[in-house]
Amino acid sequence: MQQYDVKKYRTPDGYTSDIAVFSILPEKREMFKPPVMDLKLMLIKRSMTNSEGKLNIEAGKWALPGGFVDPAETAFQSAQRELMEETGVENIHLEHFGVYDAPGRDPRGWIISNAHFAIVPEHQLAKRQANDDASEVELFSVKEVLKLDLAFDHAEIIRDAISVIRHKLLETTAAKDFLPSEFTYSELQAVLLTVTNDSAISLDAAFARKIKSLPFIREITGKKTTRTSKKPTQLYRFIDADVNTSLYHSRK
Amino acid sequence: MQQYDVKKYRTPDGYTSDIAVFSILPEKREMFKPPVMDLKLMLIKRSMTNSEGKLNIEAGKWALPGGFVDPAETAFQSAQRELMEETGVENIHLEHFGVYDAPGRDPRGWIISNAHFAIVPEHQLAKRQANDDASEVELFSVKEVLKLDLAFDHAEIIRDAISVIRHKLLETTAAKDFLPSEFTYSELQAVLLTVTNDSAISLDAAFARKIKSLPFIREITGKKTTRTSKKPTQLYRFIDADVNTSLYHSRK
DNA sequence: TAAATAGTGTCTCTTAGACAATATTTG
DNA sequence: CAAATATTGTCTAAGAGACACTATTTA
Repeated sequence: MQQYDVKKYRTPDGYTSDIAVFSILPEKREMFKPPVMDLKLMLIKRSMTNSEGKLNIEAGKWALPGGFVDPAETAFQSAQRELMEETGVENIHLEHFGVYDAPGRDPRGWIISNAHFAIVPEHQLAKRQANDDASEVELFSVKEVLKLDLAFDHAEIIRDAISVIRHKLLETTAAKDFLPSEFTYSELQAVLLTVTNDSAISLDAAFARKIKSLPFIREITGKKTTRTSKKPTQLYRFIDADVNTSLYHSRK
Repeated sequence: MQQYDVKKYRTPDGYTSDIAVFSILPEKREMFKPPVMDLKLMLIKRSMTNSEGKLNIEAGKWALPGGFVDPAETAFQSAQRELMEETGVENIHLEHFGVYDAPGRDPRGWIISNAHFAIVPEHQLAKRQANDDASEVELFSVKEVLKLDLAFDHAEIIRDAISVIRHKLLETTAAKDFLPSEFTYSELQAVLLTVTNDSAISLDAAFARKIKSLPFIREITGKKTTRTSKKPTQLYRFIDADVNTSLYHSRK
């Protein structure tokens, strides 16, 4: 880095952002029933031909949405912009999780991709169906998605993305972003059960009691709903609170 | 991404790796005393002139070690290589923690940097002093390092790196990489006290008891040392064990 | 009133944290 | 023996997990 001369170094052929857009949808939702949820990933199908009518690269395969970064923006801003263009949503939880730069990962040359994940709650997703243009877009269950024929190294990126979101759901308050601002214990439970089946979470009595002691969740005093059961259920909301995640401390 | 034409997109002018090399050194070490540790960051001083004798860019400023990524390697591999070249150490805990690509961050053009941190234990660092070539290399306490005149956007990268390592020390078993393979409770405690002053860690009796119940640390039965006290002290080692870091579970 | 989900009572066991007291060395 | 660090004893309070039981509503 001391002696820099542009000609000395080969430069990349492209700089891109990819986005793993996650949503959690109810597998079924009935009156007076707590939901059963499923974690979904949004993919697009690459068109067969490009704008010049030639066969497109990786045509017909499923891929993460994304695109080239503009020199006037960061990869993160590019991901925000592309997420907006693709799904019409803004102010969404978006996070960088990896760099994909293995030589040969893209047949077009030395192309570096920054991978991000986004959390789009169900109700924001309705908007997408409206904004949806010609390109084929579909939500796949994370249990199925890796069986698809995926473009480039997106199988690897998606595997990493799923692993990251599983951890984030349990180790941070990211579940917040899958839920409405006011939610019941069984709705939070349903979100968490997409990534764990531990008894502390799956046993209703245990979890209903635990939610009251979580430092980052507060009961909305006196406010109840009957959307998950005939008996009115207490509503909760996430609050900003710093959480102690140290391995060497007890949980407070 | 559908319609790709090389001429359509501007490409980056450079792709680099930077490395924040951390070590923890004893502030003082005496016979029969537990150590008092301090977290240090290794920086290099940029030379005044480049290989052609012209004034170097950001000359004379302190900077993270790093350099340009070769098209045949990943940024991570580049960081490994540069860490080896700079410090002579291999098989070190090295981790990617951020992408720095803000427009204008480097006056030479559109240059993207992947930031990594490395943990080099004290005894490996001795090797460095041997391998050390002409370039000026120094270790700075993280308490002081941000007061220096730093090159490029390295102040921002370093701020992030310090925050990341503080979290990693408490939220993962990264403390392992700062310690010899066999260590006493007070040695682990000294490492942790560089980033926290919570009573659960600073109180000797509490911590000496806690270390026995940590699922990722095991007592080395019957093995003791007198390097930290006159009374022989039990030795421990880290073991591979998966740790439950879920916010919704109790610690086991 | 039956059915379904929400929520409480209660028991047992474990653990954290505080701090006092004891143990084991060296010089 | 004094000094210093390591370690155990002991008390208190809180919390987890299990599971039985109660509460509240709709159809």
